[in-house]
Amino acid sequence: MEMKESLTIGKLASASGVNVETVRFYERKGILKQPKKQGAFRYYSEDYINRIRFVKRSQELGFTLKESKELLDLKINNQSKCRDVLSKTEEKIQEINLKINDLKKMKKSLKSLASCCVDTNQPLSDCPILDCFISLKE
Amino acid sequence: MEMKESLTIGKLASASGVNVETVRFYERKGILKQPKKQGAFRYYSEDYINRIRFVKRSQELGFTLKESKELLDLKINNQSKCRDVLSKTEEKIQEINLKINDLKKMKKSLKSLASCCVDTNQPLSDCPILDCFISLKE
DNA sequence: CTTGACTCCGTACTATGGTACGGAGTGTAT
DNA sequence: ATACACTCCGTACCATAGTACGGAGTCAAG
Repeated sequence: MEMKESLTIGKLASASGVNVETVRFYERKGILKQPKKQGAFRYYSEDYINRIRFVKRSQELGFTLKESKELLDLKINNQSKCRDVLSKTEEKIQEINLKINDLKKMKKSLKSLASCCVDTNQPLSDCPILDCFISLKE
Repeated sequence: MEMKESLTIGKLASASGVNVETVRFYERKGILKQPKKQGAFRYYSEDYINRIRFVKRSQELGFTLKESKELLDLKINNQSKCRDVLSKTEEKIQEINLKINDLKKMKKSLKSLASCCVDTNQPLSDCPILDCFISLKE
C-alpha cells in the first residue's frame, strides 16, 4: 500500500533536501509536529516537504528557526483568525523592508568603495578608501 | 598625557557599543589586530571604533564575521591593489543583490498571504492560505 | 523467516558568535 | 603608598542550528 501520503523520515528528508537528523531536530524544536506513527515509524504526508522547504527558504532570507516557526504556525494553527495572520505578516513585511533598506545602503557604500578604485593598479594606500568605509556607518 | 589615541579596551568597547570580551574575541579571531601594548595594557587608536562598528553593521546586514573580516582586510592590508578591492567588493555586491531579490520575493509572498485575509474574522481554515505558503518556494 | 536497509532514541559533538568567571597583575588618583 | 577600578589571560559556558554515533528495534523483499 504505497500511497503518496506515506513518506518515511528518510524519504521526507531527501525529498526536502535536508537530512534525517534535521527532521528529528525540527520535531524536537516543535517546528514540525511529529506525525502519529503507524506502528513504530513516523509516516509523513507530502505537506511536510513544503513545510521544510519553507523553513529552509526563510532561513536563507535571514529569519531564524524561531521566526520560521512563527510563520509556519500561522498556517498550521486553525484557531488563528485572519486578523492574526495579517498582523504577523505585516510585522514580517516591515522587517523585510528594513533588511532591504540596510542592504541597499550597504550596497551603495560598497559601490562607492569600488568607485574609489576603478581601473587602478595602485597600492590601496593611495586610495581614499578609508573614508568610503567609514561612511558606511551613516 | 590623555591623548585621543589612547583608548583602553574598556573605553573602546563602550565607545563602540560592544563589551570587552567581544573585543578580545575579535582579536583572537584576527578580526581586529591586537595593538602593540605600552606596558601591560592594550591601547587603541580611535580607528578601532569604526572598525568595530563596521563589523557590527556588516553583521546586521547578514554578513558573517569571516566576511566582515574579509571586507575590513581590504582596507587594512596596504599590499592590496585596488583591483583586488574591486573584485572583492563586486562579489559582495552580487551577494547583496541576491539577498535583496530573495527578500523581495519573500515579501511578495507574504503580501499575497496577507491579501488572502484582508478584513476577515474567519478562522484561517476558510482561507486559501496554504497555497500562498506553498507558492513561496517559486 | 531471515537479511539488510531503514528507523528509533538519547546523547555527544560541531561551528558561529559571543558572554561570564576568577585570580593575578597594573595604573592612577588621592 | 595604598586603594580600587580596570586589565590581563585562559577557560568555561551560552544560544542557535544543526550533524554524528551507536545499539536496538522494525519493515519488507526475496
